[in-house]
Parts: sequence; structure tokens; C-alpha cells
Amino acid sequence: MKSANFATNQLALEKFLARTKSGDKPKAIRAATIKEVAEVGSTAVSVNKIAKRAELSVGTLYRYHETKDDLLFWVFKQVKSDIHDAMMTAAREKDGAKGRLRAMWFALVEYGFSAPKDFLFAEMMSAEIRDTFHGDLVLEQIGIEVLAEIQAGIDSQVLVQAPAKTLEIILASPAITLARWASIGGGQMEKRELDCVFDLVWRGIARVEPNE
Amino acid sequence: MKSANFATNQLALEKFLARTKSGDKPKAIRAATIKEVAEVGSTAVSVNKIAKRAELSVGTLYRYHETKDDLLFWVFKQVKSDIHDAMMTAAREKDGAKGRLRAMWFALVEYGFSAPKDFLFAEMMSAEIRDTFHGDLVLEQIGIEVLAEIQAGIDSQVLVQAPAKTLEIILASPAITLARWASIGGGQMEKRELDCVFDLVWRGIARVEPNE
DNA sequence: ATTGACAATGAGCATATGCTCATTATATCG
DNA sequence: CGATATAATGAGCATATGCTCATTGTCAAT
Repeated sequence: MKSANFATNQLALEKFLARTKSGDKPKAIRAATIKEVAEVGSTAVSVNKIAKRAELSVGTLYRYHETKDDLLFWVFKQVKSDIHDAMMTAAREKDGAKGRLRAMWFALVEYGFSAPKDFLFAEMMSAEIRDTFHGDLVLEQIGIEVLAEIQAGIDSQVLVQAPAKTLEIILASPAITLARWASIGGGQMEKRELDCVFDLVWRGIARVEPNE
Repeated sequence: MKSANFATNQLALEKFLARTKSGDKPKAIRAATIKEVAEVGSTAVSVNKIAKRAELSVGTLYRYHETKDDLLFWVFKQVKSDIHDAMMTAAREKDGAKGRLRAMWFALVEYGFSAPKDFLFAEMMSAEIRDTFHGDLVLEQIGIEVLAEIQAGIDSQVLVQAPAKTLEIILASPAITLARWASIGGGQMEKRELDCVFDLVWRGIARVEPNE
């Protein structure tokens, strides 16, 4: 079942390429890594098995990622970026701090529901303590953007006066927990319940406006 | 540095024991496991290294735990129970739903601060999806007790009318995040900031009493 | 058709892994 | 002192692991 579609994102300015890459390797690698971890757990992942799952040779895998740690971290970053994109895309459609933050919140939760294994993988890896997993610019940027969105809420008097980091914890943590539940238990949660959680969380950090 | 203290919790009704256990093996195993995972990460733990770290032979380790998974899960349960005990002990000293829940909340956070590696280990393992890690009675009991405490808050009109599970998510998630931050970043957080987080979370789920 | 340049392979290496079990050490009891 | 029963050991087994690299496959330009 060797895929027949070709890579599309080649840089035009490259003088000339010899063999073009066949199939979307990175995508296959990502999928295989997440599936493998979901199946055997983080304490028993193996590169060989991931390669087998992705239907490519170990050598090829090591062409894309220098070490096992690199591979894991790369996938982790992919998922993190995906989640961030989903949140930011959702926010872009909305106006006002509450609408935007609410959209981001639900985007996060919905990611956990629609891509449980991906989400759980990211959760598992974010607990890893090795050097590889720290001080990455992309991840830092993600953190900054989310914080900025919350800061905007504070500045526009929609949220209470408190450190943005503090409010982020209160907002994001339950969303992550919900998404994690979805990915572990597999059980679906009703939209109404999610609304309830958000409303209560929001109740805590929102400024009380007399004209509501 | 072979320890000289002896095990104390032997059942008196055992006919007679031949060789008594020397040293507190379980304790050493637990400490070694957590340290090892904290150092190399969950994707690279090895039983042999844990045994070496605990200063006992692999054979002895396998005398206490049938498989690697059992070992990991056992330590996980130990830590979970510790955290639960800390929370319940803290609650016992207080009266009233708010005082009790607040005490439990801070006990959870403080556990993360005082035993970061233990806490992080539990967090890492709770994401594992294998069969070994599900359907345990002790863990279920822990969940029930915490929920009961929250339900008491609802019944006594201290908390808003909502499913206890929902309120648990809102209360517990930020505490876990804080504790996790403490264990990863190592950076200390001021008591004042913690108070702030709790107050805002509580603001969301507490009933508004006119006489306050 | 030939060449140059890169993509992909997978047998295989050195070592690490989870786990076993024959053996040894240490205790209690008659 | 044996006799007996359990605790502890650690060399070692079968296999799995992370990773390499000589080889082969496949394309574009000549």
C-alpha cells in the first residue's frame, strides 16, 4: 500500500532535486508515533515499532529525526502547534475578549474530543523533564500569544485585575482536564456540561458588570 | 551502607519467619523508581537501573513486583494515596465546607511543592493508557471520597447547584497545574499568588451569599 | 544512456532490556 | 547444632533496543 501521492511543498529555488520524496513521510511518522504511544504507553515506545507502523524503514525515520528524543519532541511540537492553531483560528472569528477567549477554550476542549490520542500524547510528553523538551522558541511563542489574548481581556476590563498567568491557569486547566478525560475515558461529554464548566470558570475571573 | 533497621509491620499470626526482611525495601523501591523516571523520563525507564538505584538486586525487585508495569503502577498508587492522605488530613482539621475544601486544595498544591518528583511521577503515569492502570479499587475509593467532600459543599448551599464532577474539575485542575509547574519549573510561587488563584476559582463555584 | 544527487532500505551491530532461577545468606525453632 | 524456611543475590538468557551505513532505487539534467 505504498502511497502514490507526492510531496508538494518543495522549495522552488532549489537548484534541482534528484529523487523527490514519495508519500507524506512526516505525516505518517507523526501518526505512527502517536498510535504507538497510545497503544504501549510512554514507558515502552520503540523507534523500530514506530517505523514499522509508519510503513517505512528505520533508516528513513532516522533521516528525518536524529534521535528517538528528537522524534518524540518533534511530534509533540506538531500537536502543540495544531492545538494552538485551532484555538487561534477559533478566536479570529470572534469579537470581544469574552467571545475570543470562550472560542479558544472550546477549541482546546474540542481538540481533545476529536483527536484524543494526539491530545493525550502531548499531555504525556509535556511532563517529560529532559533537556530536549525545554527552551523551544516555537512553544514559547505559543505561550506568549495565549497570554496576550488574556492580557487583552484584562486591559479591556472584561477580566478581573490579576496576573495574566494566574488567569491562564484558571481558564486553561479545566479545559485540559476535560480534553484529557475525553481522550482517556473516550466517553463523550454533553455540550451543556461543557458550557456549565466554562460559565463557572468565567464567573470566577470575569469582572462583574452592573449592566448585564 | 546496608541499612540496619528492620521491618516492623510483620503479621503476628504468621507461624514463624525464617529470614526477616532487612531495610525498608518498598520505600527504597519507590524512591528509586521516582528518581529514575525524573531523570531519564518515562520513555526510557528500566527496571535494572531502578534496582541499582535502590541498592538491591533485580531479583529482589521482582520479588516485590511481578512486572515492570506492576512496579510502576504500585508506585503510582503509593503517591496517589499519599496525596489523598495529605488532603484528607488537612480537611480533618477544618470545619465547614469552604474551610475543608480550601484546606484540601492547598494540601494538593503543597504536595507538588514539597515532593515535586513524586507529584510529577504520578502525573506522568496517570496519562498511561494500559490495562494495568485502570479499574483499581483503591484509586476509585479516593475519587469517591473527594467527590463526597464536594457534594457536601453543594448540599450545604456553600457551592452552586451543579454536578459534583463539574465542580471537581474546576477546583482540582488549577491546583494540579500549579503543583505541576512547581515540579517542572522548580520555581517557587508565592503564597499570595496561590491564594489569588484559589479565591478566583472559588468565586466561580461559590454561592453568592448576601450576608458576607 | 549516462551521470550526479539525493531518498530509501533493512540487515546488522553493540548494547540494553525485562525477567528467571540456581545459589547463597540469614534468620527461627527444636 | 542441624533442620527448615524464607530473603536476597546477580550471572545470564532471550529478545528488544537505538542507531548505522553500505547498498540500492529513483528522479532530473545532460
